[in-house]
Amino acid sequence: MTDTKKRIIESAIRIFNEDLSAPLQKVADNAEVTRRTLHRYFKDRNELVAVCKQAIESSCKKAMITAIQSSNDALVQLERMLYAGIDCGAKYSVFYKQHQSKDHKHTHHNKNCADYDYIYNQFQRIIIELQKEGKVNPAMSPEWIQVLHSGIIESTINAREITTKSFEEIKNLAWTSYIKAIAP
Amino acid sequence: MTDTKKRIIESAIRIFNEDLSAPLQKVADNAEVTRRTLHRYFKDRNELVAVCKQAIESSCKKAMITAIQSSNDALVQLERMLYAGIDCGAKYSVFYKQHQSKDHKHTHHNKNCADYDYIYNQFQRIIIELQKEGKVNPAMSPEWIQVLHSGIIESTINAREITTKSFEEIKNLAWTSYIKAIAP
DNA sequence: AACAAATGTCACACATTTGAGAAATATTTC
DNA sequence: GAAATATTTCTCAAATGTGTGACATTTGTT
Repeated sequence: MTDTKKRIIESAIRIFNEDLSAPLQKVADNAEVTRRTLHRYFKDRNELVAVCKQAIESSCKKAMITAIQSSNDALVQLERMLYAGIDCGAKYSVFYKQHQSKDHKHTHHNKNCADYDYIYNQFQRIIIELQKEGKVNPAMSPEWIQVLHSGIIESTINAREITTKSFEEIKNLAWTSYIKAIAP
Repeated sequence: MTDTKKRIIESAIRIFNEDLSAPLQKVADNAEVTRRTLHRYFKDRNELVAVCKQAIESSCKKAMITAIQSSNDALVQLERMLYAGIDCGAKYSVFYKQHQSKDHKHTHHNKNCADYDYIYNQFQRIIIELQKEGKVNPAMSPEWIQVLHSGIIESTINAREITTKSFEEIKNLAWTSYIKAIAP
């Protein structure tokens, strides 16, 4: 993939994330290309949106799966999944919403959904394991912990924009808050 | 204010919240009126957006200030501020973002900003007081706790859409998680 | 039933956005 | 530095969105 194409996709994700109907001119401006160039890479708006979704899908999935497979210790896995989500930034919330939204037809046949299910199941397994080990409050359902997880990620991304703290510091705050929130 | 006007504003907040450039037809559809009716109540798009912002401002502000003034106990104040945010739903995040965003020119002369400052200062005061009382981790800055606060609110709103739990149950989960996250 | 107010239908002018062709210009590659 | 490739500029037509006037229909009130 060319550099320009990547830049356009990154810009599109940024722009569409906060305004799905934003004019393509805005995306082009952000990517520092002309609208004409944008149209040479993408047949039309729909194609661009689809490519963005796919890009989000694959980059988040990759980061999440890497996090899960990086350790056998459930606590470490959870921590790395949090950091992976934070590193994906705005993409993570889109990714998460894509599979949660009501109009999304979820099916295991779809490769994307199958991968999402894998990640989701692993997340559940991690939580249940930590509950057994007495490290996570058994009164909290994995469902709640999952929405909390994504809420903490959003907080961290917001914090990054408004505070003067270093990224590492904020990440640590995030993990500390999270693990204490779900502790027994 | 007529019922129709209110309904249009509510719909506009919902729609614009996730897509600021959405066509007015979408807002009209959501409010179950024709675009013509929408235009009878609002001169143009700008006016509708402005009214939405104002509606968000005043309803969130009111809820927050009520929460603060409902008790003298800092812990109770914090808890009620959380619930107030949750009850405001999607409006809360818009309200919060409105005053955080970079292009927002914040000035104390603006009545809205002055009220926001009041709420923000009260929040800070509450946190510092709780830190003195040993109920909140002194290593966590009020800034971080504030982004966490809004993250928990977002989580709760998401949780409401996907779980079968009652609203009260989710709110309790939210408060439990929150207070434990920031405990010393 | 008569009436007023609110809403809907249709038509229209106008503005913005979209997508693409053709030629000029810039950039990379050999 | 010539050829190949990528990008910009300018142009334009089609599609979509916006705001409004004239009039029909519905709804609620007396």
